[in-house]
Amino acid sequence: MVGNGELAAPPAAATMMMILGESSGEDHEIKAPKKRAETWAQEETRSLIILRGRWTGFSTPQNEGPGLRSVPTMCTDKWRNLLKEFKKSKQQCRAGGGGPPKMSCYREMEELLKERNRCPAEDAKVDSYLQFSDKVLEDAGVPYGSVEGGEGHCGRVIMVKCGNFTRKIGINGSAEAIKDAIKSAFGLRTRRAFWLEDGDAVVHSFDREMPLGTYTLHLDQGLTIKICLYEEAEQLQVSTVEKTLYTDDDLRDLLGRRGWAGLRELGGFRTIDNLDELQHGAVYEGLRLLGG
DNA sequence: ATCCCGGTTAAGTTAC
DNA sequence: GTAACTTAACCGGGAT
Repeated sequence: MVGNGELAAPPAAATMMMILGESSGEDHEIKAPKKRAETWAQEETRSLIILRGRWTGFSTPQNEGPGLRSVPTMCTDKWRNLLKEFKKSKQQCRAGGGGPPKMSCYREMEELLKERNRCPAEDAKVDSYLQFSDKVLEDAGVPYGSVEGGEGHCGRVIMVKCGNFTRKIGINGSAEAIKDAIKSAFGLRTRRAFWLEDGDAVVHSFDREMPLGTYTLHLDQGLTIKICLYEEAEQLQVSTVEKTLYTDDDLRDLLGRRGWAGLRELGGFRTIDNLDELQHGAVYEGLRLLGG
């Protein structure tokens, strides 16, 4: 479920919890050969930048034993390497590199560093293991004490509650960036929709101008239907499965996997191939593709 | 003792 | 096949 209170949605590469020296046979070498984890995908790196140091519960590496790297360690290392890369890119730019920085998440890093520079005290509270100093900012060429947008404080932050867990979410970016931050903070991996409601049950759009305060995160419960499965040759019903769908893509995935053109309500005639026409709790059967 | 940071090593990938 | 490049992982020195 969402928001287990621990590290939310570590990048896939980090999630591997890379086990060094893993082998099928007997191998009791003390020091396993260095084995790299998967390279972080750009999206994962972006998530890390967005999350920065919000995982306060993982301020110290855990679950590290011989041949084991913890997610915090991997994230910390990745963050350090990102800072190094950023500084290098910045220096190259200043040295007259000409073109745009080649670092993939250069803009995100720059914005984050600027934002943090505005709010060192706040960062110190939420950021217990992914730290960086003013020296980094200076070296990186980020003007100290610059304030954008006339907000005059540490950036706009809202509280988002989901179950027993609450996360601080910065809302200085675009609507997409705010959504990404919420997804990362609560580990939302699926495509299911979500929205924020304030104390008066008013649904708010994701907006940097949204009122500050505490919001409750609501997740789309999806549309649950029952599907009758038939034995191919005899057309005998063999089982009924329950499926929860959140988006038309989910429905298309289901149809594609089964080789169906659409769904038909039991006893009905209409072919359905989009989510809006499905009824919660209704029973459907799959319609095979012609020639399939 | 611990943390931070720059530098280095080496696994993995890409280009030729 | 291998040279060049990228980047995760590691190391060690300095600051506190």
